[in-house]
This record gives sequence, C-alpha cells and structure tokens, in this order.
Amino acid sequence: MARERYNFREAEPRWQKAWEAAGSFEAGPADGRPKAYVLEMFPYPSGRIHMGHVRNYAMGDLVARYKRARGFNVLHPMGWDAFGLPAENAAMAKKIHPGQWTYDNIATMRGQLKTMGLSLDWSREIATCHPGYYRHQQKLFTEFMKAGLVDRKEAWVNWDPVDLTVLANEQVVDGKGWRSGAPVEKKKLSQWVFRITEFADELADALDGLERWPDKVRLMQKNWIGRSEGMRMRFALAGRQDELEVFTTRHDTIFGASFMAISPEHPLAAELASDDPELSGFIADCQRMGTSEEVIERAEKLGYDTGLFAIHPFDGRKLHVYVANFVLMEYGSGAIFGCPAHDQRDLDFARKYGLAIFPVVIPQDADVATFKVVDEAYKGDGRIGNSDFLDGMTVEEAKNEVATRLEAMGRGTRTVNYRLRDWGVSRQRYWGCPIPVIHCGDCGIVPVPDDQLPVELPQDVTFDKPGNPLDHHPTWKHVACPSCGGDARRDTDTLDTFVDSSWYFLRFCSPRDDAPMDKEAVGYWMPVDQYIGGVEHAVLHLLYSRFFTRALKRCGYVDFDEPFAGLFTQGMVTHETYKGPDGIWLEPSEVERDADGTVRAIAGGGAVSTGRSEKMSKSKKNVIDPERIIAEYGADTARWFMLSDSPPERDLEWTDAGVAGAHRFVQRLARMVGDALDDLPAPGSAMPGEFSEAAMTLRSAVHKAIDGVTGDIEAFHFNRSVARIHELANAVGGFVPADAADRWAQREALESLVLLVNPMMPHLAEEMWHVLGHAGLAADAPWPVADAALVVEETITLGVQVNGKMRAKLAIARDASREAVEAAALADDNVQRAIGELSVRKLIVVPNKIVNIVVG
RNA sequence: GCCCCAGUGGCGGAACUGGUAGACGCGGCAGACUCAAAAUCUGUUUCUCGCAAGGGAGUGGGGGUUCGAUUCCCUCCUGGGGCACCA
Repeated sequence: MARERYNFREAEPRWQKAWEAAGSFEAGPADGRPKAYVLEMFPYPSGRIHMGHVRNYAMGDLVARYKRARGFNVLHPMGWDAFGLPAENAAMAKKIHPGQWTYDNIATMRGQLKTMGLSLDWSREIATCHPGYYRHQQKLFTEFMKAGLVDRKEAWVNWDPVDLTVLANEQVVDGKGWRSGAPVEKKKLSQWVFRITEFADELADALDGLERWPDKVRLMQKNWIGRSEGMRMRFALAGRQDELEVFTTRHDTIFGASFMAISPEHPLAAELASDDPELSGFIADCQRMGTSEEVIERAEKLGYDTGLFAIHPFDGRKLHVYVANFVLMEYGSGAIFGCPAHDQRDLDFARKYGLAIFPVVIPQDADVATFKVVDEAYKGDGRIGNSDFLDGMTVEEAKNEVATRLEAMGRGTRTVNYRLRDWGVSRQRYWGCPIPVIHCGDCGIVPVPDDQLPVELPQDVTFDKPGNPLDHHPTWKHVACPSCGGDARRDTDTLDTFVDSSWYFLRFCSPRDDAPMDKEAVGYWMPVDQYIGGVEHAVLHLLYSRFFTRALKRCGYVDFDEPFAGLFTQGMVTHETYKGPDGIWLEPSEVERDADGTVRAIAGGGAVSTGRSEKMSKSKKNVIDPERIIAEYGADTARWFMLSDSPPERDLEWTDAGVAGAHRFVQRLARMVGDALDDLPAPGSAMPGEFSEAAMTLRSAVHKAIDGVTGDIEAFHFNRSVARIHELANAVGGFVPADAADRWAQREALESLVLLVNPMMPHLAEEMWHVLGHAGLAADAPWPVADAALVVEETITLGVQVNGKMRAKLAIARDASREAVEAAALADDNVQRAIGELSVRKLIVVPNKIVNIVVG
C-alpha cells in the first residue's frame, strides 16, 4: 500500500536532534572496546563549505559510523584551521577584524556541517586561532627551542612580493607564491626555522612502514626529502689558504673535471665581488632571474671566471673557478666540480666557454681511444677510462676508490645529502600564532617564560599599510626583558599556519587540558587510525606533522613516531565548465541543454562551449553550493551521490542526473519499507525452521551483500558498496512473500538493507529503523553479520572454452569432481559443435572457475 | 628532462592473487498504469552479421609470454599528477 513520500526536510533535523540528545557521538574514556580514531583534515573557515568538504566528510563519517557499528570506541572530532592570510585580506577589503571574520565563518560553516548529520563529537571542537589553542603551541615552540630543534638563521628566503612575507620551499609552486601567485624573489632575512632536516633520514626510512598510506604519497615524500649518497670534497685553491668544498655523487668522474663552479650566493663569490664591480653586476643579474619553470627552461648557462684556480687532488691540474648561474646555494655546499662529459649542464657550460671535455666513463661497446662526447652528456654505465689509477674499474668501484683515497688524504668525506631544507616558520603577518620570543639588547634571544603565556595578539590593529601590522602596532612589541627586566622587543613574526595543523590531531585527544596534551589521552587515542583528506597535502601538512610528532617525542610529550597509521587521499569534485558566446565563464545555473544535447545560455540563448570537467572553482564558475543541494534533496542524497559514482581516490564529476538518481534511490528505499510494513513479523521474531526456495534465494542475496559491503568498506571501495546495496535493493524489491517464513526473510532483508545503508545515509536509516519497529537508534545498532553458509552458492555457473573461446555455460554443483565437470562439458551441444572434427589435445579444469578444452 | 598513475559501452564505472569482460548507476529505447502528464513499475540496451539458433569483433595502438591476458612483460600513443639547473 502506498505511503507518503519520505519527508527528509522534517526527518533529517529530527534525527540530528535525537543523536545530540543521546550524546551518541561523544567519545568516552577507554572502555573495553578497541579504539578507532577517525579524522578528516580540518577545514579552513573560508566562509562556506564546498563540495570537496562534503565528499571528505561523507567518507570520514562512513568510516566513523561503520567502526562504531563494528564495536569500536570511536573518536571523530572536528575543528578549524583558523589562522591565515585570507582573514587579513578580508580585513583590508571589508574593514572587519580578522578574528571577527573568522569566527563568523566558523559559525556559518558549523551550521552547514551540522545539516550533514555527521557523527562528530562537537564537544571537542577547537579553533587554532583561539588563545586556548595557540598558547599551547607557544609552549611547544619554547620546548622545541630548549631541545635544540629551533634555529635562527640568516638565510636566503623565498619572498612573496605581494603578500610581503616569507614562504617555505613547499609553498613555492612553480616559482610562484602558493597563495598570491606572484613570482617569488630571493631575499636575505633572519628567521626561525624548525630543524626538520635532522630527521630527514628517519622521515624517509619510516615511509616503508606506513603500509596503510597510498604509495603515491609515500613516493612523493621520498622524492621531496631527496636523499642522495655522495661525498664532500675539498679542493685547495691556488694562492689561498682556504679550500673550496663541493658536493658530488659522481666522484668516479673526478678525472673528467675541467672546471669548478660556485653559486652566485656563495660566500666566496661575495668576497670576490667586493673588489670586482663586474662580478657583483653578474651576481645581481643572477638574482634577478626568476625561479619559475619557463625562466629556467630558457635560461642560458652563464658563468663568470673569477681568475681563481682550484687544484685537482690527484693530478694537480689547475681548474678555473667560475661563478655560475646554475649552481644552487641551497643544495650541497653551493659549489661543484664540472665534468662536462657526464653531466648535461656542465656540458652546455663547457661548450659555451670552450672548456675541455674528457670522457671518463666508457660505454660497454665503445673504445677508450675513440669515444667522444659532443652534444649529449653520457650518463649511462660503463668502465672508467682516461683516469689513471681508476682505469678499468666499474663506476661503483671507482667511487669507492676515490672516496677511500680522498678520506686518507683528508680532502673529503663520504656523506649523504638531502633536497629537504629546514622549515622556515617565520611569517611577517598578523593573523597567526605570535612567536613567543623576546629580543633583548643585553640578554639576546629570550623565550617567553611559561607564566607569561599566551602571548596574545593585540585586538587594535590596522591594515592600512603594507607589511606586518604587529610591527606597526604602537605598543605591542615593547616589553620588559623577562631575564634582566630592561627594555626589550617582542618578535613580531607569527608562525606559519602549517605549524597550527601539525599537532591539532593531538589536541583533539584532550582538547581542554591545561597542558598542550594529556599523555594518557594521547597514548590511548593516537595514532589516528584513519586520516582522510586531499592529495594536495601529500608533502606539506603530512610531512610537517610527521616531523612535529618526532619532535614532540624528543621533548617527552608522546612516545610514538608516526601520527597517521592509515591515510586515504580522496579525489576532487569536478564539474563541466561553460563559456558563453562572449568568452565569459557561465555558472551551471546559467545554461540549459537542448534535447539534442547542445548547450546554450538561458539569458539570450547564445551558443555555449562546454569545457572539460575540472575542479570546482570560483574563477571558472563551475561551483555547486552544497547548501542548496542539501536544501533541495537532503543530506542523505548528497552523501549517497558523493559515494556512488566514482572510486573515492578518483575525481568525481558532479552531475544533476546523478544527484537526481541518488534522490530516487532514497525515496525507493523508504517506499520499500513502507510498502512491506503491514505484513512483517515483529522485530526479533524467532527464525523459522524452513524457508521456501524464493526465501532462500533472497537470504543468500542478503548475506552476500553483507559480506560484500563489509569487505568493500574495509578496502575503501565505497562505490562498490553502493552497487551491492543497489543489487540487494533490487532483490528485496522483486520479492513477493507467500507465507510467514517468507515475511521473516523479508524483514531480515529490509533490516540488513537499513543497517548497510546506515553509515552512508544515516537519517534515512534511522527513519526506516524506527518504522520497522525498533525503539533504539540505528546509530547504536551493531553491524550485521553474514552467515557464511548463505554466502557460498551451492550451484555455480561454469564457463566452458574451446581453444580459449567461450562456447557454453554449465550449471553444476560447487566442487563437483573433475570427471563430472569434464563429462558435462564434453556433453554440451555447443561444445561438440566447436570441437567438430578436431581431437581433444588437453583438458584444463580450474575448479569452480572455468574449463578450457584445447583441440587441434 | 626525470619519477609516478590512468586509458574498458553513449556516460560514470565493475571484474579480489591471470580464468564467464561490461556488475551497479546514469542516459536511451519499448511497454504497463493514467483521460493525459509527472511519479512509479517491467523489459531491453558493447558493436556487428542473422528472422532465429548461432557466428564474428572487442578493454588506447603494436608485439610477446600463456591452454587462457582488462590483469604479466616489451614498445609506442594519449591524458593526469609530482619533482625539476639537486651536482
């Protein structure tokens, strides 16, 4: 009998209130259950939630609710990554305080998230811009200082000329600032760094143990850390007391050296430039050159002959020392020996300046006497030649020999070099965590003592001039030195916001504790069992958090190394893009599709060109507002669609048809339960002793679905879970009960369906659970268990191939004997026709899979 | 340039360690219900030859291993991502 349509507008808020009233999702203390810490990357409060958030939290909530149903004590918290530049930009544009802007946004977004019906423990909510959070971060900073993990470095930094702040290497994307997009300049500044390089080896090695991380992310981190084994060699300089140190991984090619090159930022270059105007002009030119891809691609190798000579350690040759634009100060020692025959850059340089090219690695099939390198450096393997005592050795043997000899001579050491740099954390910004340090003329650098924490941000700041408002503030920076009481000055820089997100997952374990974290709570909940977020954080946030955890371990706060045991990186939500006749981007709501598929603008009817589906972005106007979707279709529909169409790790294309389909399924499930209701036995009725064949078929479908969905959720194949639930719904929908036992099976099927759907569409599940006569919450119901006997089919369909071509399908008992299978296969008419006059050469039977008859 | 990943119907995608390619959804087509429409339900839907039974082709291209390849190997093409003057 027909029931009313399921009214999600009324039901969703009702169940949200029911969960809240029951405190269903507040994580309790350790009880007998195993724990599961499920976390999605916390959002930046930019203003409103977007579809990426919806996808992220739909997945996280699925995992959290599933784990709860499986009997885990679940921690599933939410917070706000609330410091950052957009708040200051808003302050400038709208004359509103960054704090005000941020807290307003948090209120809006919290409200939006609550309409999604997520199983979050809101009692643990934190915001990184709150002094109750950042005071602990300041404490940790001073602890890191004590532990020698913080350095103050005068260094060449990446300077964003638009945001007027320093950027970490990780924040320079293609030579441009990751936020402003402005070409990054080089600037020498004194700033605070975290000594992440001290952990480079460990951070790289431990990646192998992160088995539940995507290989891709592990590889990206590994490449980012960029370990390379080589040696540091010191060359004597003719006529000088000091030496020139270079880093190389190709010491086997030492006899191929024909010049030396140092970076324009090398101290020796600076020294020589002081009385050489031409050289200082050359250095200035180099620094003006950008670091973007295009510039580097086109840039010519340029050098300046300093007139100095380095002495070859083995044959005493004098090698010209150049200042060269392609040598990086930040890598190795900022100096190289040039071996043109075996390095393309060195070769380009040598050809430009007419320097000698000595091949010293000879390919297997080439002859030492005739092998020449002309346009292309030889980077392959071979035997060493033209190299005195190294002649005839392999590359590896030669490396060893050179290293051993140089070490004996005191001219070199074997070493490991990393691409990874220390993490510069000073930012010349207002809306961040103040660095708890005071500069005193007499005492030097003094950390702010614990009893003076937090160093709070002043409220009365102005944003009317460029640069750092904290520095402009009339009084804030002037303080008494905690050590001598004299006049001193606060550090006016704030911490990179990536520091805020490097430990928030620890704070969630004891969010209101007086200390940064409670060791017992952290010990119980950590590590995060399942972390979910976008790949864009593969190196930045995830690497910093791994470092931070190790640093905290050194300071005695935690006793583990890795914060995230399981990581899942979800794909983006994309949408088709539309461009109107005038070349202007149009919103999806501004276009319509004709019956024949052509797209035109609603206003004016002009032809619209459709672009490929891309990540939703305001600039391309291909954005769908989740709030509108939830209002129109409900949270369950939005969540179901997010999980349906694509594998979670891949991009998901948002389509109106897809959402409409998801919504139809919501209504169909509700209708199915309503229609069956009147004839069902009471909940918990005893299982009948016997079932009809139809009932057994249904029960088998039910238990296979339970088994399959469970496996798919565990493996993060949510789209397959969805497909299986559809299959089950089809089976239940097509079932017509004839007797009481059938109706028992029907209830079993409907209840299983509700419980399987519960982690994905929790409101609908609660509603149906209630309609089915249960007093408790579906959120508290245990996960259904598959009966193994019903999962396995008695009769299977076996394919029969003749010479690898499928010719017939046999219905046969599972685990039938080989003889029976062979006989049945050969008895088939189609098989006989395919064999024809030919004779059977071989008969392959793969039990329960396939039969292949080879004839000839 | 180096390193990864992906390529399957009209579309999104299934196919676990080599074993019945196309599950499930979207869209299409046909039908039922209806005065009609919407909604819903049923059937059908890789291409191709055939009335049918049945045959042929088919997982980006080419080659290989195998009784058997979407799956493994080589090679090329296309798309995406990461790194990049890293010595």
